[in-house]
Amino acid sequence: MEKQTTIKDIAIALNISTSTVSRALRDAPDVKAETKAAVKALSEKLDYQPNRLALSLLNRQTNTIGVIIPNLDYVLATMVKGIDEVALEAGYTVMVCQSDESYGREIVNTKRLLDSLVDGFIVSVSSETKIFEHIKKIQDKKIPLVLFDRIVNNIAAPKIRLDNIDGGIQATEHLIEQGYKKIAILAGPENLNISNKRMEGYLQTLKAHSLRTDKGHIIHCDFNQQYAYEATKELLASKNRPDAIFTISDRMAIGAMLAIKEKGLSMPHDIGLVGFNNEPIVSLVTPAISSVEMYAFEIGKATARAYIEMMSGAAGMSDQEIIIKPKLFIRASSKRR
Amino acid sequence: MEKQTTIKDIAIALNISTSTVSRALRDAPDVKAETKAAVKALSEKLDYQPNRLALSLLNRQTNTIGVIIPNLDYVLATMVKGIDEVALEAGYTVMVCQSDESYGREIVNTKRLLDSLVDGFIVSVSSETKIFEHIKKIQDKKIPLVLFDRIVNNIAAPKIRLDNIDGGIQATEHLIEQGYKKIAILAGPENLNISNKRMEGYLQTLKAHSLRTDKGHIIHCDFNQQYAYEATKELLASKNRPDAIFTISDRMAIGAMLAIKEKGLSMPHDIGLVGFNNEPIVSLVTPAISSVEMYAFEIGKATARAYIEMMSGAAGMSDQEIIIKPKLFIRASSKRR
DNA sequence: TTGTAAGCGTTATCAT
DNA sequence: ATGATAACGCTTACAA
Repeated sequence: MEKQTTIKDIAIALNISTSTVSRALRDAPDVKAETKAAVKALSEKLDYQPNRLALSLLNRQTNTIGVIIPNLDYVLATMVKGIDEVALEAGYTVMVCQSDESYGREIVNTKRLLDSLVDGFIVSVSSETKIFEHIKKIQDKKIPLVLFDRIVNNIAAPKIRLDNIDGGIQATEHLIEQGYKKIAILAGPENLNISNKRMEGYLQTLKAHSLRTDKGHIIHCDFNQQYAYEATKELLASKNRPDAIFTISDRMAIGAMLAIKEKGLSMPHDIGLVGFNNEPIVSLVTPAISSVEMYAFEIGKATARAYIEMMSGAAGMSDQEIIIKPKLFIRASSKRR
Repeated sequence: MEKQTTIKDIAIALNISTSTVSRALRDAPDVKAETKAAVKALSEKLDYQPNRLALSLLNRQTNTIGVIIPNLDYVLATMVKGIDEVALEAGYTVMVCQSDESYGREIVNTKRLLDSLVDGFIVSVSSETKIFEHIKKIQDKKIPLVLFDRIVNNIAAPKIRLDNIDGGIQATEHLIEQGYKKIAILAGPENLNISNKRMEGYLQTLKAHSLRTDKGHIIHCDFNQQYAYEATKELLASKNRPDAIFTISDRMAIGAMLAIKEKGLSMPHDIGLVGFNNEPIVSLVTPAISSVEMYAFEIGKATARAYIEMMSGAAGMSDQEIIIKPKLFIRASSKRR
């Protein structure tokens, strides 16, 4: 890696001072046109690019956003795309660190970015994360923080998330409406907020319709197709076999679907199935799976917007919560009326 | 954002010089144990973290890798995971910029990272990219560059990629072996190297078996399910209808599958189908789709390793090419013997 | 064992 | 219209 062209190089070559070069480069009004032209010509020729490190050190800001996410699956990737789009537009650079659902890596990532690399953070915590000291540390240092999707409740920060309860309600209401009576849920890890909220919607709705809740019909398993497949197999083999399953992700719905097919049951006749996320894949399998759209791209964009507002010092941002409404897309896997 | 603790703060508080603090922090041998202890205690208390910006400016290196990728779909996300894993392990920070298959954004991203933010680049070009000046510029500046997956031929740099020709051969050989005679291909954009190589393998194999190549059976379309769906519809409606389709991505295979089902044809009986990437989804649809595994995670790891070697000045890295062998996974969509 | 000073690349302030 | 200087946070000769 060779030395890049600096202002000093230009200054020496032109036999003027670095300050003049700096001014000329930024089109200051008090530089002789002649000088300006010479500087610009040379900087062009030498392909001068300002050193952002030096700028950042001087201004104490990097114009870089640190984005910490637990993985790069469809939903998060879509959200990152949304963040990216808005942030780039606003002149920010985005630094994405993916922690692979590992609490340890999340901490490492946070620490690294905290070393003055970014001005602020946009975070979605990993499913493994139960202790939030590293997140609190960000705030202790008075560094701007926005939480999205997998938010942390007892931290005061702008939060952008889906109305997960409503998603659970929509899915469950629909299944009930279709005549299903014994609705099971494949939920995610127990400490995962988004999962619990979707389950809350499910429980509320059962209650509202005076349907009995069977403890055995509530399964916690990892956000993972394989686990969902096995959990479903057990469900289908149980005494009180459910006649519908609501899974809190599409990946899990696919796993459930495999188990259902294997058992020789038909959807939506024998058993109804509703997933969550509305990933493209759900309309590609047979039968197509009903799923709750969570508008990931929109959530991403709203998150970046909240971040930008916060940075511009907008009042009342500190614990604003933006809640996006989900929408159930009904498909063959659960439509029997 | 408040001022972070600096070495100076510690120096003043302890009434010693900044150099002593710096030395103590780095456990230099010539610092009095007493002083060392005091410095460490205080730095702990004030939660001192070295400012990486200042370090980078000083050392002229950021220990950050700029990763430029065209999108965040399954394959690239998996590769990034591989890069991440190895790079983090080796103490590098990874900065991922996704250009959304846009040539313009790829240039913007490159420019930004070039402003002294990263020590080197790991790049996979967008499908839209036909001009490579921005990539050449990286090298003009003598900044280390590694290309992966979607490589650029006439640029001398370490390249890590799949043996795409072989992938095309494996897929086509298999289809022929299964008795298919009129094999069509859904290829990607015309200027996309990976697509052309897979097609080359396809053409070679047809030739080797003295099968006629029907111009109408070679379709270029965007890397996109919808286009693939439409292209397949046309193929199936054509006079010389193919009895097998090889698509150069699984997304496209899914699109093709939809069109095939819609037409009422059965796989593998009426028509054979082979995809590429071996994404999880292919074993979830019915029939499961045969697909060429490209070992994306391995490619990612190999890429990061090549980068690290290059940085450590290993000789002969400058235009080494690492080629990963693909492997066809045969499933129901193409197995009729 | 510790301090001083210069330097990384840039800009803002204050001269000239 | 231009130059000199200090500063951002840190390390490293060199000096003491």
